[in-house]
Amino acid sequence: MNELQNIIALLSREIVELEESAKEQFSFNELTLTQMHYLETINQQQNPNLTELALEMGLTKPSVTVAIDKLIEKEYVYKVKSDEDRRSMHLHLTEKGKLLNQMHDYAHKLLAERMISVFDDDELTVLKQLLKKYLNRK
Amino acid sequence: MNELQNIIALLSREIVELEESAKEQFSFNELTLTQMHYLETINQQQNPNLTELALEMGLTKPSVTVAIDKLIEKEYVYKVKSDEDRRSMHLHLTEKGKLLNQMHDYAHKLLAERMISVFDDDELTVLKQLLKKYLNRK
DNA sequence: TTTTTTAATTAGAATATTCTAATTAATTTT
DNA sequence: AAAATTAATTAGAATATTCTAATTAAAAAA
Repeated sequence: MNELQNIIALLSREIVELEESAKEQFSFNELTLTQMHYLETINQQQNPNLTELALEMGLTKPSVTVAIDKLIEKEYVYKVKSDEDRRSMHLHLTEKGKLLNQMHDYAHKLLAERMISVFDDDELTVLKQLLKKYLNRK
Repeated sequence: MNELQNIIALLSREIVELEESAKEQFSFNELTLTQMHYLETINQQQNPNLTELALEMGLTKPSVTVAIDKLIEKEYVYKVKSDEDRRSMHLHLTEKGKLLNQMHDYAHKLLAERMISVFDDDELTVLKQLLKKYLNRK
């Protein structure tokens, strides 16, 4: 197999494991995998309305309404009626819901610390340069 | 924020996106998120028995029995009675189930190709060296 | 301004996911 | 060998997840 691809596979696995252990650190155990998926999508979409969320997740609007009601009940999400269109409800994460981002940050911080402990300053500089070049491509 | 941590966050997001688009390429749409999670865990655990899978996933054995029965029905998984302990059933992915790995491979291959298109040979060599050093630490 | 469309919700049903309690069958301990 | 333990399953119930169809309310089109 392509060596680079193999390296990526190992790194990818490590990231997934760190994310999973971060999930345990934070109190997201009370949520199902599906509910986590709703939170992740709301987070990525930046306050979508219900129709946008349903479209993005490939589900019907009634399904999303019901699922969101549960997340509102659990205080991870709240709705805000749009001013431009009073029919539309925008979805926001509560402070509790925003812990999702702190959870991700924690996983990334752990990986960063591991790298810092493995590399010397020059190596870190080179690694950062290369990865930045990659991320800023196009 | 720590620059390295930020780079990791962006890279992590890219990997997640590539994995998600790979999932669409392969025919894993007929599975729920939860069912995918079962397959992923069986894959990681390398043919666990039912008790091991239940323990790893933090679920009860009856729950896992029922869930696995559905995945067997859909032909993603099969059971093999252990020779050492005839009570124990080891779980294996079928060929169809193993597409899961090809799906991951596909995502990793896409990322590798993107990197190859961004970096020249020297940069690739350095990047691979650094990441290998990281992965072989400890 | 009446009609049509659109965003969200409610109602009700089907399937999925999980649990506890009880059962079956094989292994281990006494 | 009998008793206790263990792996898996079955039965039955509770909750979660999703759908279609119908409803409400607001916006857009005629």
